[in-house]
Amino acid sequence: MARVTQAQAQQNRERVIAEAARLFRERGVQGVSVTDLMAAAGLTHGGFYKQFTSKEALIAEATGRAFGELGERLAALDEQHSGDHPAARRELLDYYFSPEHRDHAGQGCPATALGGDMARESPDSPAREPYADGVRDFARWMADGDDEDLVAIATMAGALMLSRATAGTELSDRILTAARRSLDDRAADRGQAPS
Amino acid sequence: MARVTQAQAQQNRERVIAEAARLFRERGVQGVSVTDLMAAAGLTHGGFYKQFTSKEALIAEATGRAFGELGERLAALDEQHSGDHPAARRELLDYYFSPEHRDHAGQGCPATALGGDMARESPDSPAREPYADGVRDFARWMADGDDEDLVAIATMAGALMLSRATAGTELSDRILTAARRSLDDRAADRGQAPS
DNA sequence: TGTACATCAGTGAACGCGCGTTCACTGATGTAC
DNA sequence: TGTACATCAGTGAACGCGCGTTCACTGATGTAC
Repeated sequence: MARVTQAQAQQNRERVIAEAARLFRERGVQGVSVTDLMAAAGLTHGGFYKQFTSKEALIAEATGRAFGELGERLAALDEQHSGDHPAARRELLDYYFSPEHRDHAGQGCPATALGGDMARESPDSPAREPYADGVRDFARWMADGDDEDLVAIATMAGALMLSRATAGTELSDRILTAARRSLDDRAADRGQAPS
Repeated sequence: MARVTQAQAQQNRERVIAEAARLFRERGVQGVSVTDLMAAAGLTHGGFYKQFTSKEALIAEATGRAFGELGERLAALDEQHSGDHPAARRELLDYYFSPEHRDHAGQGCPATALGGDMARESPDSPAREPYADGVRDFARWMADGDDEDLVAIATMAGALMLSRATAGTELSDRILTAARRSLDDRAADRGQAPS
């Protein structure tokens, strides 16, 4: 159980990043220790600094990874709807405002799940760049790439955060349905048919 | 420097809660220690448990306090505009989407500043009730009391959170102005004149 | 292809530190007479 | 109003614990010949 192949080491590193991308969204960056992260990847904590220079550096990598997963998901939706972007967008919203999404932050939208943490990262934190890049890409996808729909992602992130913060109340569900209806209406106003 | 008057003790307690309401919004509940809180109120950490049963209990009190401050602010706006609620609402939005508000979470909207933390509080945390109550009241004020404007507070909270998380980029400012314009347009659609 | 040895990913103990909480103590306040 | 004493808010040292990070060590892997 000492040295492993380069390929295995690379796999281990990827697994740590993937677990971090999940756990940071689920419990917050302060809610997950280096020991937790390594254990989730099936390793012990001592080897962490052979792969990453610091926890902060991993936060940046995990942020990029989480937005990478989102990007793949969005691309897959476009493909499933063979280029009918409004339809892909509607399917995203079905998921976005679902209780399933609210209750599983670990696999969900990183803009929302990491937003509160990112707001408190130091101004020069290496995680800020992948976060801002991810938000820009997401806003562009919401507007079909020509423009950015910043209001849409603000409403989405806000509704999801508030519904998580009020989970267990009737209010939580009403926030999700109200936001969903609003985004449908906005789409209709722009001449796109809602679902 | 031992026993103080009952009035002084009550004042000290209030000061701890007020500092907690500020610091939790600014740095997050995990980013502020009991020692920090007591020091901010000019006390030493040992006396904390004479006033509060646990840090968790203080989180609940501070959450209630932060929303109480918001409620007073909203009432003051209505009064300043002598009952012209749309005008009061417009003035709130001027503040809400300002760089000033983005850069000073400690005095700002608790729904946004505490949202990420509240989403990760345990389901039976005593802070969840004052938080949900505060969100409901805020949504009602945004709709002039007859109804709840859940979409408005979702857009507001989401835009503020994203703009804080992307602070230092041009994107951060664009999120604020886009959200502001959107809420003006929605108000106009409802027959209220925007500023 | 086989041998000798340097490399280095991963282990587990240890580092200093700050956390939430407890506790013996202090001494002015509050109260009983 | 004055005296005697119990109360208890606040102090500061201490508790066990987990944090991020470091380090000596291991031994299979990778490489040079």
